[in-house]
Amino acid sequence: MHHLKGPQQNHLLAALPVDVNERLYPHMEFVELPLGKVLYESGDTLRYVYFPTNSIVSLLYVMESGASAEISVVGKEGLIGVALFMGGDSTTSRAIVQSAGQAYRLLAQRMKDEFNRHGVLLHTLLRYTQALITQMAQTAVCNRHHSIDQQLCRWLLLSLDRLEGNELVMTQELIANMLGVRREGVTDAAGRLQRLGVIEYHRGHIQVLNRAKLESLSCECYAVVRKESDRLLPWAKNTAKV
Amino acid sequence: MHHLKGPQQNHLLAALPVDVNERLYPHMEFVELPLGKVLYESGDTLRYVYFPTNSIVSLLYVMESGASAEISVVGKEGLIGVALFMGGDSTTSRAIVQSAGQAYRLLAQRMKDEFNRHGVLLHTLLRYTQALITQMAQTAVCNRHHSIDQQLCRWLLLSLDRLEGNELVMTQELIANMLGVRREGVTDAAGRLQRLGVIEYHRGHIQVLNRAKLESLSCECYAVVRKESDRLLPWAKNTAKV
DNA sequence: TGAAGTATGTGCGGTGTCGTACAGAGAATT
DNA sequence: AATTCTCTGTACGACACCGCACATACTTCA
Repeated sequence: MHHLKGPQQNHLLAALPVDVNERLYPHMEFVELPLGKVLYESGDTLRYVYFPTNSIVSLLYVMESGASAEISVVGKEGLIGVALFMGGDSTTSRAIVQSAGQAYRLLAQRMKDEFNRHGVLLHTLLRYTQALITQMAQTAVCNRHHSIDQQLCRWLLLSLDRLEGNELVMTQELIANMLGVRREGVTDAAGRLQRLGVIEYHRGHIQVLNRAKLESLSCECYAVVRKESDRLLPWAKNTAKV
Repeated sequence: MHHLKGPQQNHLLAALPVDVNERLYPHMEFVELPLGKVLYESGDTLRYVYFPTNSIVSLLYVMESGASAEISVVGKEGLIGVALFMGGDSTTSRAIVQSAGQAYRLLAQRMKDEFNRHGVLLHTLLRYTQALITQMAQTAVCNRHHSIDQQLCRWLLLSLDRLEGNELVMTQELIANMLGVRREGVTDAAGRLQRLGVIEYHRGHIQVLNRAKLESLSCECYAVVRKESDRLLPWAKNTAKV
């Protein structure tokens, strides 16, 4: 009974046509998810994808300090383990049961088999998408926990990785819009970085003089995003500059 | 010359095999991206996917108040317009050029053609992934701009949408971990909601008494996520309760 | 019944960011 | 050369949230 009607309680599974259902359902396993259970840890290779029915799972990022921030919530509308079909096999977040209940799960390999017939373009784009998702998640974490000074460092580094030289053409006003803070806050932070000899700026032009120092002043968020991008997009390793 | 070597400056395109290149490159268009140019607005149907070479594009969410927060940055490692192959055709964010430069673009329909041979499972999962991405992006925005009170409302609503009744089994300590704030902050906020008659709680059990009021006290983030989920996952419309 | 553990309430000083206002200095325009 | 505009620097009170300490009340279990 579970194997026919049960999985349909998950809206995602219910939306699939019968032929897909017939391929997948025989391999689905019914599981109880107790409160607090960790489905996967940051960095773990995913062993299953989970389709919740009446349970809720949180995706959260745990910082080096131990502080954490929820990135998103998943219930019967979705699944846990997008990294699997994205092609990354793991994420930088932890999945933890927020509300006890039931779910169905599918072995990782089964899921991957469904995708492996598809083309290279698909897989390439999906891997990139996962890198993008990591960046978004880390932005959320950073907004919650880090100072403007740290966020400015992160932001400068992310931009630098995408440019040729060491100069950014960007006013403090615009940076403030990006970070979602006051322009004056950026002025303060940038002033401090300049006094430390890390950057030098003048009316919309920012030169990075000491990239190593900039990295050390940044929060962990830059390194997390960078490392994950290098992992997921090995063909695009942005060589560090200076 | 541009049509053969140029696009390869984008790492994503460079990573694709020759047969895909041969299909795509003839349709690629070289474009200049001046600083501040808006590639698409929130809600716009995407007309192109952009592959930056030496330009940088920011994805940012603009709030009703006009305040904004950058969700992520895209350069030559990626592309602008993941919503297109995700199946959503539009996003809740704006894409704006952060650093002037060049890019190659491809008509939306060309991109979709590449994917339309693939199965329903794929499309379903990708649409869900886009909904998840929206939630992450909104979490980032919310962390930047809204009070604990507002965030608690958003969080309660997101959880409620995934449960049957009106009761949440959840301590304030755990909610604090999810939101990335102090437990005392949640106690204060929850106390205020209780005094307003919106919720009632007792040692790990939270009853929502007035959902409409809860929605009005929440920031726009809940509605944005909810609306976008309904749009992307029409099969999963979580009927509002109470 | 008593003790230990868990969940919530409250107070207080510290600090990071905000909102606002205004000043100065370089660039662009006339 | 004078004016206007843009970008950056500085100051100050307000406030939200933090870290910490401790009190209270309910629950569990010996």
